[in-house]
Amino acid sequence: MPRLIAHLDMDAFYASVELLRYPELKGLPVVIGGGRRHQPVMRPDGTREFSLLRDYTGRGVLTTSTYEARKLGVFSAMPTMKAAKLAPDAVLLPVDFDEYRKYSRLFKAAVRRIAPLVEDRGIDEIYIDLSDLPGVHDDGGRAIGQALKDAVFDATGGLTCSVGITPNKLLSKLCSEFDKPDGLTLLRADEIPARVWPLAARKVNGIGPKASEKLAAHGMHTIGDIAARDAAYLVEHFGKSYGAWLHRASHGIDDREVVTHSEPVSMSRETTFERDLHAVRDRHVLTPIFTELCMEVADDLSRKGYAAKTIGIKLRFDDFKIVTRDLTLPAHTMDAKTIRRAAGECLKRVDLTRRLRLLGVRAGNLAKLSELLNPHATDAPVAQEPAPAYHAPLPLFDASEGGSSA
DNA sequence: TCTGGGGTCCTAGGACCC
DNA sequence: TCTGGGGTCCTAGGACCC
Repeated sequence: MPRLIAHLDMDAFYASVELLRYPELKGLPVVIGGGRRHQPVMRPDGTREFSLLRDYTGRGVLTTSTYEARKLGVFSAMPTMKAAKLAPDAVLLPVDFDEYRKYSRLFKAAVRRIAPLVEDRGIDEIYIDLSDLPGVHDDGGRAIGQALKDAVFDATGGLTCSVGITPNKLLSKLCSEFDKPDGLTLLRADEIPARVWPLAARKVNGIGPKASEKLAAHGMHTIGDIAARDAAYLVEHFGKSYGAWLHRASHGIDDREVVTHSEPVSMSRETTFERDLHAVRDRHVLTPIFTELCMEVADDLSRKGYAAKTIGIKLRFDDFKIVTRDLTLPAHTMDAKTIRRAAGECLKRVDLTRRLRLLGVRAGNLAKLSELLNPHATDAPVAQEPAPAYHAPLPLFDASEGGSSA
C-alpha cells in the first residue's frame, strides 16, 4: 500500500481571519500589511472606518490579499506602495499575528483530532500522514480529506482550506494548489505524466527563482522537461545533491517522512528602518535599536526555554547587500547583556561605510534549558562552567551596554 | 514601486585534532 | 621531507520557504 499524505493549506489565511471579525468587508478587495495606524476606528454610529491602501506610506510589503484584491493584481510579498498604485481603494488592515496564531492553533487542533500525525509547516499549513487511518485507502483518502476540511471550517467559525492528498509530501504540496480556494485534490502516482509534468518547474517546492532561471537557460521550463533529462545530465549541471534531487522530484519521488516534532535551530529579530541609517551619524538612533533587538532575542529564548551558544548579526545595506557575522561563545547563554556584547563584537568586523537598511540579531546553536541543567541523557549538551566574563573592549556604533538608558 | 520578518538547510574553506 | 586522509567545529554566504 502506498502512503497517503495530505497537505493542508489555509486559503488567504490572514485576510480570511480578518474577515471573520470584519464581516462587512466580505466581497471587497482587502490586503494585510499595514501598521498600527491602519487600525480600523469605530464611528459614532457604530460602523467602522477602514484605512485604504492609498493612505499607506512606508517600506513594507503585503503579507496577504483577498481573492478580490488578487483580481486587481496585488499579491503577497508585493511592496505595499506598489500595491497602492494598482488598487488604491482596497482596504488596508494591520497585521495581527496573535490573532492568526490563535486560529492556527484552532485549525491544527481540529485536524489532530481526526489524524494525529501532523507536521507543522508554519502558521497556515501542515502535512498529515493519513496512511494508517481506518478505511483511508478505500477511496484514496477523499472522505477523510473532506472530513478534515469540514473540521477546520467548524473549528474556526468558517475558514476554508485547500487539501492535496497523494503518496508523498512533494506531490501533495503541489496538489493542494490545484483547486484553490476550498479545494480537495487527489492524485495517484500513475497520473504524474498527465497532471504534474505540464506544470512550470517553479511550482515545485524547492525550485525557487534562481533554480528556475537556470533550468530555463538549459531549456527546461516544465516539470516534464526536467523529467525528460538523464539524472547524469542534471547532476553535471546542478551538482551532485541538487541535481539528483531534481531528477527524483520531477518523477514525483519523495520519501520524506511527516515529522511530528522538531526543535528550533535559531531565533532571531530584525528590523528595517524607516530610512537608511549611517553607522556613525545615526548611531544615537541605531544603538538603542541594536540593544532592543538583543533584548528581544534574550526574551524569546527565555520565554521558550532555550539558550544559545552562537550569536550573530545581520545587516542589509542601502544597496540591498546582506552581510552576516557570528560568534560562538564558550558557553550557552540567554542573557541580554552577554548577547549584546557578542553582537557588538560581531559588528566590529563589518565595514560600515554604506548606509544600513536593516539590522538583525540571531541566536543559534540552541540547547533546551532543561537539558543544559540536567545533562543526564543521551547526547544532550553538557552543562558548562558559567560563561567566562566576556569582555568586549570597545563599543561599536557605541555603548557596549547598549541602550540609551544604560 | 524598490523590495518585511522569521525561519531551515546547504556549501565551502580553514582550523584543529587524530 | 613534503605527504597523507578523516572528522568536527566555526564562519560566511546564499537559496528557499511561509
